[in-house]
Amino acid sequence: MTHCHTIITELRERGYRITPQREMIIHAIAHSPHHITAEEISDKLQEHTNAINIATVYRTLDLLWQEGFACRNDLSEGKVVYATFNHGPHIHLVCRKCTQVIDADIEIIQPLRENLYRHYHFLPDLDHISIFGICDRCKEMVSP
Amino acid sequence: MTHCHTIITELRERGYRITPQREMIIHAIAHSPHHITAEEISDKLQEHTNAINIATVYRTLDLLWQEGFACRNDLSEGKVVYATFNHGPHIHLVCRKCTQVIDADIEIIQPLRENLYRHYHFLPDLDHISIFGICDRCKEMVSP
DNA sequence: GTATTTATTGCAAATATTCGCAATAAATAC
DNA sequence: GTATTTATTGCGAATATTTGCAATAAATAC
Repeated sequence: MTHCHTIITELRERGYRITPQREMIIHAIAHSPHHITAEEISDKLQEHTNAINIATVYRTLDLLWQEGFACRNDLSEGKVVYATFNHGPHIHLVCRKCTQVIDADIEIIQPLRENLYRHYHFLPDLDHISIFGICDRCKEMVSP
Repeated sequence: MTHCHTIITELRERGYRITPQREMIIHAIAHSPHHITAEEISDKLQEHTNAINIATVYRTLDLLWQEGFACRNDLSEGKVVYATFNHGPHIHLVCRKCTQVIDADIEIIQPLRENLYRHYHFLPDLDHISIFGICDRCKEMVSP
């Protein structure tokens, strides 16, 4: 069973209706090799079929995020990017000076995951989290 | 010396020009008891003086964030909120189902800070970070 | 298969945020 | 103090995202 079908089946079980629009959007995001914007999904679908309204794309991406099937990241590019958890988890370290993105190993954040659950009974979405800050190079330039 | 003046002096030292607009915006955010949106700052300033353009507010907030004087948080309220580091640091645990925000102790994230610096020479902005996830109550409702 | 219920879509309008560019004004040198 | 330089502002337009509402269609019961 493909990743798409897992998501679709699970959504149906949770009481959501599966429309052709949702199927196409899920297919597009699940098969995208990179994080992708709502606009890019809309464009991609326009090639194959009659257009899906951009509001529907936003609403479906929000649904996937709310239900835990997609991550949603602000990488300081002026728009939000989405991805399913198809690809291996990792952390995005985003430099707020040069906007460079460093991918960090997920292991580094596992203790936080456990502690947030232990102390606050909170299940954090840490698998594709973005953390802003200052990278090595920009750090040098900041100090006078 | 007030928090405002520290920021203003430091900005000037870094080569930025201090305009009345910037002073007023810095005053507004530094004296706000809560996180605040660009719109709220704009409204607040409109009461006292002739209006400051909303684009200027956004640009100044971005500057404060870039220079490390303010944090910028998406708390899933449809708009971004800003704050200076006047108030004590803490973590926002934002439930993506019910949008409730739990404030967590900053201590819980200190080891991550050290590890990111040690392994990636990255100085993360963790003092007012938002982490999305599922709260205790919503977790119960998700499982069938 | 048809009828019923109500979640989902498309559309257009509202809101949030960014950007290009000419006019203004802060900092600097004199 | 005035002149010079150029960062910053205001404006209007562009872009990104959300929302209200009537029309459509998925799921369910028959």
